[in-house]
This record gives sequence, structure tokens and C-alpha cells, in this order.
Amino acid sequence: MPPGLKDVAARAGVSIKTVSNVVNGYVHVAPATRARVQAAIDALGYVPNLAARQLRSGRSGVIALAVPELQSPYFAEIAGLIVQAAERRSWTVLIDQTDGQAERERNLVAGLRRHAIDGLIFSPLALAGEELTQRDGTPMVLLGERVWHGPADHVAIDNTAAASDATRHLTSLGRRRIAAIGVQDRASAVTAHQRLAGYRAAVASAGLRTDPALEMPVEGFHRADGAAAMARLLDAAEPPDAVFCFNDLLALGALRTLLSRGVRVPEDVAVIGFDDIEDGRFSTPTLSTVAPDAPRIAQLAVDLLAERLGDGPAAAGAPRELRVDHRLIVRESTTGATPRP
Amino acid sequence: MPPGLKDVAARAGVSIKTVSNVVNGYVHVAPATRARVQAAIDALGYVPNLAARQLRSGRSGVIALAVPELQSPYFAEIAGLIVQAAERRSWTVLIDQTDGQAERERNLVAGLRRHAIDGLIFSPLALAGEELTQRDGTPMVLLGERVWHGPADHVAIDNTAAASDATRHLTSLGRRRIAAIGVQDRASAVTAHQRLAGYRAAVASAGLRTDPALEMPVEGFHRADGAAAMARLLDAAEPPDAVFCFNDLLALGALRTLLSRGVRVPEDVAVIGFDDIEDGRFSTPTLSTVAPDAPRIAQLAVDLLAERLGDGPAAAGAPRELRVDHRLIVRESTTGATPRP
DNA sequence: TTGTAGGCGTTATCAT
DNA sequence: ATGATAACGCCTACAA
Repeated sequence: MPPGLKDVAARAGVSIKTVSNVVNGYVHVAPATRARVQAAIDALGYVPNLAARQLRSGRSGVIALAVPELQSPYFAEIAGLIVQAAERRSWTVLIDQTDGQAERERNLVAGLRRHAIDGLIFSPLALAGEELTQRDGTPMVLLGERVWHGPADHVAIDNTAAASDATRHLTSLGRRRIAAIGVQDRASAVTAHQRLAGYRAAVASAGLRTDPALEMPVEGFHRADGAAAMARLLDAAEPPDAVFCFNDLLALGALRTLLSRGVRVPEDVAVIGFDDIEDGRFSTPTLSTVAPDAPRIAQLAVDLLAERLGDGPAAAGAPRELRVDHRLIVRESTTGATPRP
Repeated sequence: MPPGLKDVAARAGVSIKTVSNVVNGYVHVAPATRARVQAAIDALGYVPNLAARQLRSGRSGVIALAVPELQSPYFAEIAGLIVQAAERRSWTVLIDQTDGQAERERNLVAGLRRHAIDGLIFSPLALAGEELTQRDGTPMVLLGERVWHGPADHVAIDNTAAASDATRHLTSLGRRRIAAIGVQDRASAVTAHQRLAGYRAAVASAGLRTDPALEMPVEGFHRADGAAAMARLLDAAEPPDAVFCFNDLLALGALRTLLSRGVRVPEDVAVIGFDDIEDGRFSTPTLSTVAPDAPRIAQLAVDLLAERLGDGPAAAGAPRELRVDHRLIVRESTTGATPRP
């Protein structure tokens, strides 16, 4: 029904090869011919059929991005940035939501959509280590975690160092009882483990004792989890005077609990988060946090994939680990003053 | 390189047609044959090539969803819900971010990706009315706006009524100077126009006078816009005692300005938003708002598309308009009390 | 510089 | 119940 190479060729009075040459910008086409063909293309509204092209070339021009959930502002931001970076290479991005389910993540790694996708950028939540080995040959770039000698390329910040930075900010403010919200037991919860390690290191190096009662476990990394964990902390015998939350959503939830109970932030309890999502810039008080260089993460992930997809020498090399910067952002929740109504 | 029908056929000692029959669940295949073919499929790890299938069938199994921006929690939520609804029909969703740029939206409507996509669910921002007429035959479902006698199917809430509900909630609380944040001039800003109309209607029917000084224009619908508009309102000669913000992000920004200036919410100024995003359930104070039935919007959009894509009688009918419910959600920002630190 | 022919992996038609 | 074969639309040797 839609016009094909054949139709254009007929209208322009040339062969389909010539039309194909024009479409693909082949140089050796007589100007007059080119003009005639172009006119026919425009008149017919010809658009190349991507399915046919892919069938021939084996390339779809589509890469997949798999994230735990789009609702989470951090992942939504990363997704937007990756789409932009991919666009510069005229790739289309297929966004996949895993909901953190191991089954779905396994499918992805096994190569679910196989022929339909040229590469995969993957932020795993339920899987770690060996399970992340790609079965089919689709190139994959891992996001967000440092998997030790991992089987695939990955790009991440130094989670442990960043967590230490956040915690050290609190100790440098003179806080002595610093809680952590976001602990997770599962072996695959690499983020949580790394941030906990960074927190403990900073606490210890400030000469404070780590206290299991201050390390709060959570189900997920959402506002509700943070709010609940903070409530438990406040109900304990010795409440903290500062809290490091493993992401901003947890921190915003904690903030909610504190403020609704009339606890002053930061006077009574200082709060710092992680991710630098937009919400934290407009909460009351505004939220101190650690900001990963998200635009750079997105750009590097796409670049890495491009290398693997290209036919340069880098295409077949060993897995690479790229480190991205982070920085501490100090706002009211650690150094401000509670406004008096 | 990956195995095809041919390879499976060779291994099972049958023709490719038989393999195809097995793959597609055709009924008339001898059980013994089916078993033999299935064994070969498993052994070889055969996966159908979607490009070839599409080339044949003309169907890709992919629909596109175009939203202004994923960063916006409301659109992120809608996107997640649509992906889930599409999954139930084993469709894949390609998410497209228009950034509200007219050019990109025009491309979409003109049929940018043409052959690659079976249908389009589109939440327009820059385009309206006639410009939304589909040029190629790809079925399209419009989201979020009521375009009068529009050229395509669409599903939306009654924006004007919902805005009136929000405003009426404020008047019923005895507020007399009610501001609106979110006014936009552009002819295409249908949402803003409809919510403004609803606001004015409710103000008038409460026996109050509408006042241009209370109708605040904004660039976009983000927190920063709301914060700035609120600041201007507070600096005016007669500040309002209540504000209706055209979405929750604006409201959260307004909240930030109010609280940082020591204005009590809701005692001094009551605030209500629109969308019911998660942030509003954890802000301090929690945010009163109008909640569209998002899951239903997503489900209906996908169902509508399915009808057009099917070959039933509904596939060719006139454009349909589906109305979705909304409800008022009352929280602390209108009826609570400021906690005293 | 341009044309011809074959094949990418499926599905559909028509035999058998 | 199963097999042979012809498209689907494009690209690329190879030929002219």
C-alpha cells in the first residue's frame, strides 16, 4: 500500500538501484537523475521500510533501556537523557520497565527481544554478578552498579565514596548519632550494600561507634519506606540527630515524618539524600544530597554501546568500567534554619 | 547466524511450513511431528525474527506513546500504566518525548516512523485542533485534551468541571480571594484554557468577582514556575487567601515559596493542585488535589487503539470521545493545621 | 553511472 | 497433515 522503491523507480523512469542510491546518499549519481528521483520521492511521499531494511542489514536502529521503574524521578531523568543522547546517533530507544522483578531482568539478559534490538542499556535491581552474563551476542552496558570484574561494560559513580561524602558532611556539622535509611539484605542489592559500607566507613573515621539500631532496613526506595523508617527511628530510645538516606525519595519521606511530628530540620535532625532529584530543590526545607553526573552517565552509556556496535577495534575488547563524578550539594535540610510561621 | 525456520526444519526433518505451523500454534499438526519440531526449536534456541514477520504481516507489534516529558511525574505514571496495559496485549511501547516542541509533534502526526509503528497514543502540548489530523493511516489516540469534534479518538477527563471542583472546594472553605496559577495564552494550551474557564465559573458562581491580578501566567508547568508565580502574588498589594494551581508541580513550587516566607498553609493561604502525583502525598503539608483516574485513562487508550487495529466493525467508525472520571482529594494544604515546631 | 538478480526469514497460497 | 513456492521491500555484488 505505501509506495516502495519500485514505485518511485517507475515514476522516475529509473531502476530501483538508482533510487536506493539516492535515498542512501550514494555519491555517484548524475545530478539530473538525482533531481528526478527526488521529485518522485517527494511526490509519492516515499519512506523507507525499516523492517525490510533491518531484515537485510541485521540492524534495527533501536536500542533498549531497561530501568526498574519510570515513576522514580531519578530513572525518569536518566531515561530522558539517554533518549537525547541516542537521538544524536539517530537511534530509537525502547524503554523497558522491569519493576525490579528478577524474572523480567533475566529475560532481558537472556535476550528476549533478540533480533529486534541492537543493544541494551540496563540498570539492574534484582540481578547481580554472574547472572548478568549476556547469553546472546547483543551488546549490553550496565548502569549504576559497580560489579566486580563484571561480565559487561558498565558506567557508574563511586557509590561507596559518595556515601562517605554524604556522611562526612553530617559528622563535620558536629552530629554524633547518625542514622542510615535504606539498608537491604538481599545479595543483589548492591547499591544498598555499597552505600552502607561508605556510611560505616565515614562514621568510623569520625571516631563514632556504628550502632545497628541506627541502620534502618527498607523494603523499597520510595517515600513511604523512608517515612516509615523515620517513624521507627523517632520512636526508639535514642533518636538520631542526623540521617543519611540512600536516595532522595527515602529522604523526602523521612522529612515528611519529621515535620509532621514537629521535629525541626535541621536543628533537631539533619537530613541528607542521594540522587539530586528535582523534588529536593523545592521541598521545605530544601534537601541536601549527593548529585551523580547524570548527563555524563547517559552520554557514556550510549558512547560505550556505540563502540561495541561499531566495527572499530574497540568493538571486541574486554569489558570496560567507566567511573563518573559526583558532588555534594548542601541545602537547607542540613545547614538551613526552620522558618518560624 | 541465529537459527531460522529453515534450520529448525532441517533438524526436525520437516518443511519450514510445518515449523511455522508449530510456532504459530496451528491446530492441524500431528502430535508426533509437533513434538519433534518443538525439540528442534528448543535445541537450536530458535526465536522468530520480528523484522521478517513484520515485513510479511505489515504489523510490528509496537505502538508509540508520545508525551511532553517523562520527568514530569504525571506523565511518567501514565507511561508506566500504558506500558502495562499494552503488555497485556503483548504490544511493545516505544516512548517518545516531544519536549512540547511543535516541530516534533508535527513530525509524529505526519507519521515519522511510519512502517515501524502500528499505532500512536499522543498527549499533545504544542498542537491543537486541525493540526492534529493524521496524514498517514496510522491509528492515533489523543490523550488529555478535549478537542472539539477532533479528528481522532481521544480520552480525557472533564478538565473544566474538575477545575471548578477544585475551586469550589476553596470557596466552600470560606476563602474569598482565590488566585489561579497556570494561565497560558497560546491558542494550543488547551489544558490551561479549560482549567481557567472552570476556575472562573466556580469563582463567579460563588458570588465572587474574578480579578485579572489573581490569574497568574506561567511559562511551563514546573515547580520553578509555580514558585515564581507565588512570589509575585505575595508581593502584590492584595495577596490571595487561596490558590488553585493547574497542576501539582506548580502547587509544590508555590508551597515552597509560601513556607520559606513563613506564610502558614493552609491558615493564611490554602493551596490545591491537580493530577495527584505521589510527591503531593509526602509534602509538608500534604497537597490537596484533583485526581484523574489515570489507570482508566491508560486502559481506555490502549483499548481504543486495539479497536482501530482490529478488523472488527469498530475499526473504521467515526472518532470517539471517552470521558474519564476524576475526584477531589482533600489533604492538609487546604484543611490541615500547620504543625508548631 | 546505472541496471539485474538474489536473498534476508516469514507467512500464505495452493497443491498433494 | 504437510510440502513447495511466491511474495513482503530493501540492499549489494556483479554486470553492463
